[in-house]
Amino acid sequence: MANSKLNKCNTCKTEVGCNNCNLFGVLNLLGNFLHEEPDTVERILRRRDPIEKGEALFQTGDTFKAVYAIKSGSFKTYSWLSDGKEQVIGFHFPGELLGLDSVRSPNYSCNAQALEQGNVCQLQFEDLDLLGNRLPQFQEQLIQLLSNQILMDQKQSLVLGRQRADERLAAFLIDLSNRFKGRGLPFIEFHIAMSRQDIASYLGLALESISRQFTRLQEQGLLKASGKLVTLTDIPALEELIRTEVKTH
Amino acid sequence: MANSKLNKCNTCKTEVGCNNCNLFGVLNLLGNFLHEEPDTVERILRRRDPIEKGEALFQTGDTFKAVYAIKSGSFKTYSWLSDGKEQVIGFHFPGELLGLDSVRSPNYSCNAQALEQGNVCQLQFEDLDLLGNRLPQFQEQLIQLLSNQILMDQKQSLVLGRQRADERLAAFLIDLSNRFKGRGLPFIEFHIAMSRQDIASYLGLALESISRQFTRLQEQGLLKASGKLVTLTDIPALEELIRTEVKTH
DNA sequence: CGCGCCGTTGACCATGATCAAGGGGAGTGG
DNA sequence: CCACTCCCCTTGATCATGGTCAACGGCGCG
Repeated sequence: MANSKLNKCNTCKTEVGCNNCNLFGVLNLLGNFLHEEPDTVERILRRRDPIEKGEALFQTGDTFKAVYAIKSGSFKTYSWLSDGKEQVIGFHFPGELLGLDSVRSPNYSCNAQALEQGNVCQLQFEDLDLLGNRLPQFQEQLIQLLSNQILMDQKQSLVLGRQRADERLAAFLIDLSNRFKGRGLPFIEFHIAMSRQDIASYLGLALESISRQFTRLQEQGLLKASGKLVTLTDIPALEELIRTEVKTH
Repeated sequence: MANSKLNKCNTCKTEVGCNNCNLFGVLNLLGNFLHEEPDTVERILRRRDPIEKGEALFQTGDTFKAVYAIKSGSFKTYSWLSDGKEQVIGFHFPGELLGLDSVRSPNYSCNAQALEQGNVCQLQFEDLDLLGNRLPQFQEQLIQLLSNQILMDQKQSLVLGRQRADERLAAFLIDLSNRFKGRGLPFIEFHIAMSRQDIASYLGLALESISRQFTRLQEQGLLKASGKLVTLTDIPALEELIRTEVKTH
């Protein structure tokens, strides 16, 4: 129990190194400029003070200034719906980027909020654009990142359009697990910082359904869930559950 | 009736001009090169022979070569699911681009099929990359297009996650109407080339549900649907139906 | 003219939303 | 240190939506 307290926040206590970050390529590029123009690089990329739980990194309508790379902690992005409820767009973990979908918009298109304390690096876009013409490779990387995002969003549409509640939750957990694995974070037993309500919104279900499905998957022996601590005890079975997959052919 | 036969295919008979096309910006850029290097431009952008109904423009796994701009006709993009069914990803109309989501992938990530006879322009990417370094503005436009695509995909996730069947169909039709309107095509009464099954797959519903909802919206006087000819008789009411909208704030 | 595909409609059923009640854990104040 | 409170989660009961199965009609094509 005391142990579980210590273990809390695999995403929060563990910090990913820069070589595990989606900005890595950009950083390499910037590295080339470090000797020539250290001030410019300094202006473009800087580490922010820790973000507290519940704090907003940016909000819908704020003028777009920067993309954030998450060093530690986890975040959710969401919009407000006209009925007053919030719609969760995504969850974001160490090594991943925030605000990418607002690149080339005047304003951020959603809100980004910390689900637990975390650290981020800020990639200032105003100043990056100054380098723009000298950084076609940077644009290239941006294109790569955006294009990955599109494929991920389309995958999410598939989940929302075709899968049943248990399949959605399984897909969600497997997705988390894979992303953690890719960054060298614990991917079998981990703490999820988001509430059931957040998961429900993200998966297009009611929060009660999320709760029930956690129970059911646990009964089937596929996972163990006690509050925010999740253990995937049978990953192959969970993957099997997500039958409606796209054929990569 | 003979009339209706003539009217068939608003998207097929009407051809959008180049200034109504998403490639317009690119074309302008290319224009600058026309005098200096006409051959290069020739290689990059060329018009293809008419695509017949049912014909595939590209298929999952084909090596990515080009993005297509639709001059006339309509297309669907889809993937094959592991259960053997097809999943429609989107519908595409004159002035819009096809294959954008595979930019920077080695292969196309989905299939693109003509829903009726159509014409396309082909933007050869291999050759464009030769201009790449001299065309940061082209990359800039690509970024803009990709970033729009992301916002559209996220909007679609919202539809699939939160809306009921009638709202989904209304959202679908309003979306079509708006896109037609933006290109100067008829947007109140128009022919839809896709089957009910295609719409169902796209909207994450059963085809019977699509049929029922068409009937129901017709009973409510919001539209008239006889087969593939659709008339939106009460657009404000259809828009009202899509209550679950994101607040742009 | 007949076949087949597409769309429509009806009946029934499964999934998940909604409403309602209750439990547990963390933080706060006495 | 304990009790209280609030929030989050769980569980149960009921109901609505939409999926599934089945039959049928119409249009186009061979």
